[in-house]
Amino acid sequence: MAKQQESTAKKDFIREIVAADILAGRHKTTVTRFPPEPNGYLHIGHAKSICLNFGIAQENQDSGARCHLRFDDTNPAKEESEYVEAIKDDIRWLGFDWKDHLYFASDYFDQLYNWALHLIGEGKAYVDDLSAVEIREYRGGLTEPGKESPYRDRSIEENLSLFEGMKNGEFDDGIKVLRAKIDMAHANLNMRDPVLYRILHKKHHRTGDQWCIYPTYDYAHGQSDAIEGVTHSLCTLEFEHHRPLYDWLVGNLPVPARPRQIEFAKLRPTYFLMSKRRLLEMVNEGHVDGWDDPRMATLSGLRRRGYPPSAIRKLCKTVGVTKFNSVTDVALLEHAVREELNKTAMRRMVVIDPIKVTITNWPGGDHVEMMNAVNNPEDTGAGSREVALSGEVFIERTDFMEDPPKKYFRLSPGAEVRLRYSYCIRCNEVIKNEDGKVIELRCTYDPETLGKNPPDRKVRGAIHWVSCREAFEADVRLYDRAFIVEDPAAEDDWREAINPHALTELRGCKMEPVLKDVLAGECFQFERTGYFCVDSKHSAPGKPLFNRTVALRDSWAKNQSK
RNA sequence: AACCCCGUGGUGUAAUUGGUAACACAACAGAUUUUGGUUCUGUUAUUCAAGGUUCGAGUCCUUGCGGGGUUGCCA
Repeated sequence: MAKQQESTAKKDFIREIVAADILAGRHKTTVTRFPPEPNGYLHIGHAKSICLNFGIAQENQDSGARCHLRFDDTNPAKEESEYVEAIKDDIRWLGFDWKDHLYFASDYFDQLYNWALHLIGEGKAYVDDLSAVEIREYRGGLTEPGKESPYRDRSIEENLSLFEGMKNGEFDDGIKVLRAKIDMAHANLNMRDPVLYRILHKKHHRTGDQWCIYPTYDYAHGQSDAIEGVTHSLCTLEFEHHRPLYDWLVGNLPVPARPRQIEFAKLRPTYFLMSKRRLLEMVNEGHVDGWDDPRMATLSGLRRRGYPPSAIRKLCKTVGVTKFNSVTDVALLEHAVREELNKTAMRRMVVIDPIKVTITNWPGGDHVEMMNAVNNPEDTGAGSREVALSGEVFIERTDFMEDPPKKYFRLSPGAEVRLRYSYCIRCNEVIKNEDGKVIELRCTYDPETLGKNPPDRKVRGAIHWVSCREAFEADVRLYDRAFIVEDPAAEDDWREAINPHALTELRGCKMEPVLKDVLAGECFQFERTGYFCVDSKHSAPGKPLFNRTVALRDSWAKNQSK
């Protein structure tokens, strides 16, 4: 059933192309790839590409489809192996598996080099002595054609020997490059004799000092796809102008297959900074607590924040795949997160900012009653638990108002409210300190209201509470969106758009004692407050730190702020 | 005033490929509720513009307008 729905589901334009190719028998099987550069952490934008590439492979596994994980490690100046493992972890966490199809572009350096020789032999590539600035000048502009390099017509033999010299380390960085010989007047700047190889005397994270020339992205990518038998090479819109070059290269080289590049629009959620460079700045300048800070758009940050991978997959499904340069409202993400967590998170009572309530007619100071609390109303299999109630409890400061507005259902002098899963209480007396701050409420409870409503009156509010004596204290971090503007990248300085309230640290919040023994990463709903997850970085056994993933919808607060 | 891509409610996506413009989110209103949560019901609101082809156009054609991308030895 589910499978049928999957297959009859609306296909995006890429899946339509894949389906048509399968129908036409154009390839033996479908092969996609996810090609991260190991120079940083994956972020939510990458999730879209991961879901697309691995998703297509999954959906077509009956016909042998697969998705490769290939690290695009052609620039040793920026890449490090520490990122490789982090990227793998993130992909697995998102729920995808490359099986034994793990590759590196650097695996193909020999083949790529030989193909460069082939291009030179065909008179389709040459060694250029122009400097980087000269190459730029010669390239021309958007409206002017370029000029041919004076080195463009070197003989094949000279090119061959020069290129070998480059490989053998006879030249310093930047002295020479290998260029394709295409057309300096082409309307597409990428076709004006693009650079294929540059000299870089840098240690590579996998090949060490074996090479001092490295292929550019343009030269490496399509050929790597061809080597692996990739049929559909899916990338983002900014590579559109590179497609003619991609096609030129696989068309002019004796590659074993003809992959096809198709571009789609990136995922751009509001209130997030997405570029690797900016993310790096946030970390290096100390605006956040590392790459996995819960305010970051990185997958590791979202994970630490408590966003379930299924919610991220759901978001990717919702936004679809098109060529339209869209902006995705974070509300879509937050909705997906709440939807998932509502179904799965255990409910617990936690008082973030307490006021003490003394129940004056409670029978005896030591008297304790165990209240039965449902673990998750959305999941009957989740069972229930016992929560201790005594004569002294904490309630939320925001659940009491001395002078309440109309339709305030919580506690106020003379008013009655239900302690969730327990009795109704009425507030008789408000005790303040000399500053006028409320420090205690003296209430009476109605013993006839356990599990039933009083027959003669309506008690509309139900508030959460924690028994003072049984309370377990732990710290909580309230996270909010990291920026105050929808598109921080559009600001002159994104730093000025940082949300100063994106993190509120609270100490010693009052919790149900069962919250003492929890596992890193576990998610809960603190009733009436929000979804929280156990921080994986700063928690210790018996001493958890809770991160707020997302607040519960709050139509009362929304109404009040109007 | 170059070239390429893209324009469907506030946001994102769909429309059996030329046949009544729909779904999700958001917003708003109401119902239910021992979470002001969840759930349920309803409301507002859409084909960038102008021409053309056609019995019929979101879909095809032309022009215009708007948005994005492109001048790395980054990917």
